[in-house]
Amino acid sequence: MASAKNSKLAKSATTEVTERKLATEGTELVIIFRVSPFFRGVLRGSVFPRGIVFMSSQDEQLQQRQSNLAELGNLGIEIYPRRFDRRHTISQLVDAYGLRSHDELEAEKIETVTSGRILTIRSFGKANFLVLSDGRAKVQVYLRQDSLPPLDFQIFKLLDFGDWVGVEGHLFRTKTNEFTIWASRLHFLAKCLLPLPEKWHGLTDVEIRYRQRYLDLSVNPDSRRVFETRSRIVSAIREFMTARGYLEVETPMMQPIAGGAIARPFVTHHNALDMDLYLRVAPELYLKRLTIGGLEKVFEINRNFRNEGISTQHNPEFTMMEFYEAYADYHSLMAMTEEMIGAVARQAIGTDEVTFGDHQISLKAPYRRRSLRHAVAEEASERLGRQVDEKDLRDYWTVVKLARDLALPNYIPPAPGTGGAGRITMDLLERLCEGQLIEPTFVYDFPTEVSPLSKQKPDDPETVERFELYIGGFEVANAFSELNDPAEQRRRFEEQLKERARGDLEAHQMDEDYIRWTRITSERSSTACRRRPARDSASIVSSCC
RNA sequence: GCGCCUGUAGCUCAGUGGUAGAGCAUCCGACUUUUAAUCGGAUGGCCGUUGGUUCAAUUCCAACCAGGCGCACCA
Repeated sequence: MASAKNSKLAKSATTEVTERKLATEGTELVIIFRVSPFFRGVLRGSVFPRGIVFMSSQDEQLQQRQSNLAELGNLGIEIYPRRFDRRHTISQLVDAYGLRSHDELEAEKIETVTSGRILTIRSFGKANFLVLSDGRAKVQVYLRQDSLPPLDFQIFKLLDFGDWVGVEGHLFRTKTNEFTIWASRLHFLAKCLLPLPEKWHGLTDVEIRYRQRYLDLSVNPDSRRVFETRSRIVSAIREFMTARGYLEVETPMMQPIAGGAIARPFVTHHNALDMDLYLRVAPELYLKRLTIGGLEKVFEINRNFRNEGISTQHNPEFTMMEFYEAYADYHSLMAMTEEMIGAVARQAIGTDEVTFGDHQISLKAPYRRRSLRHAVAEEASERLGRQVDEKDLRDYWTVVKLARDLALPNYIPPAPGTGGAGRITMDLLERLCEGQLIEPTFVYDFPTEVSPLSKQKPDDPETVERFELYIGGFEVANAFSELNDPAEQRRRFEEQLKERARGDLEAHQMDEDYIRWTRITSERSSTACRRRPARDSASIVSSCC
């Protein structure tokens, strides 16, 4: 509350201050200043002590709602009630009785006690309608002055859009056939002090929807469905893995070396140890250590952090599932992955036929399989109208020429010495093919150059046993047979170090500990597969969280 | 990092070289079955910030700030 002293200061500071008095409850007086530009600048510069009340229109709405709350208190009711026992949720009411006819409801006179947030108030003096929502379903409430205790009707008159209330009454249908609760009691549960987004346009600003989830959840039922679907997907993946003997583990998120993926990390600092640590870009190397130690099948569902671009497709902190299995190779992984995705879809949304954008996609196994070089050569041949051979993709200068012929917008191939044929082939996959891989497709056999932790094919050292799964034009999984030759692993890390030295901040760092463990286990074999439930699976069925 | 776009009432948006308008929201009044209820009245704006041109700028120009989109990076 503004003190008299502050008022004086304000007046002497500007000639344009106008005052308006707004009586609130009791004896308090709020002074609202409508201020000149100069005065506002003074406010910002904190010349005045705190306590000056500057009111915008939104503040006035807050004031109004606070005043209504105070009035409710004056009625002698508890304005922050502790408990409300419902007989039904609104969803339960709608599910159980929402299709009953007018006559059925009249005959049954079903009594209910329920609660929800007020979405609309339509007032006709002595007859009034509320629409309440529990976030999933809505129901209309009919409040007649002569059907309610006088106190409850007074409560009604102090309600605002967004408040939470409890209602007792029986179910019926109005003249216009709307499923409605005829209220015999109205209970105040909680005040909404700030106005919710307006009802007609609703909350459509994507920016606000993501930054203020509570608002989105309050007014957009689809927002809740995304959360529910995501939760079911994660549960289904967990059940699928556990049922097959995989052990769920959690490995370090703060790592001295951010390894396991080609990505730029976030840096943080541990005070007691006085050392910088990286937020992990992948759990890979730690999961692999567990496999090496003898846990033959492990998985982890958790966050990873990548210090890169942000968009609807890229979240700096995203969830992914990663699993490792001894004695298996990447062919076993393809079979398991296609089985898992179909099973998870059936369990989470009840079908493995999904609509994604303009496409109908079947998630039922088996999925299409294409080697990477085959996929690129095929697409390039089609675009250029001439035969491109897979072996053209193994020579730097040939593939550079190919990339130039394709005239890809904004694409500059890496200069000699900063990336070879393998790197460019990967780029071509992403730019030529990725968006067209709508039907679930395994793209397999990757260039060794871009896969520092994968095992080479027995007859082809330029190629590793690795695949990526694409669905709906997005990469949803990446997997490979693990490299377990310590000498070769050291050579690969050294290659990565050279790339770092050339300025590639994403190239892998040397991880001596990892090599040491590889030595211990050089007679074993393991396999990694990754997929990302948070973004990709959710995006198959709806959108991301 | 580069390019494009936007900034006017709480929200969604009109508009003009002579300091502003609508609908919704809010407040007051009427109304005992409404569906964005309706009707009558009222409140609410440094027209993003700073500077320039001008007798006069919310409007024209410039810079800046904030936000968005696209590209690049990336999953």
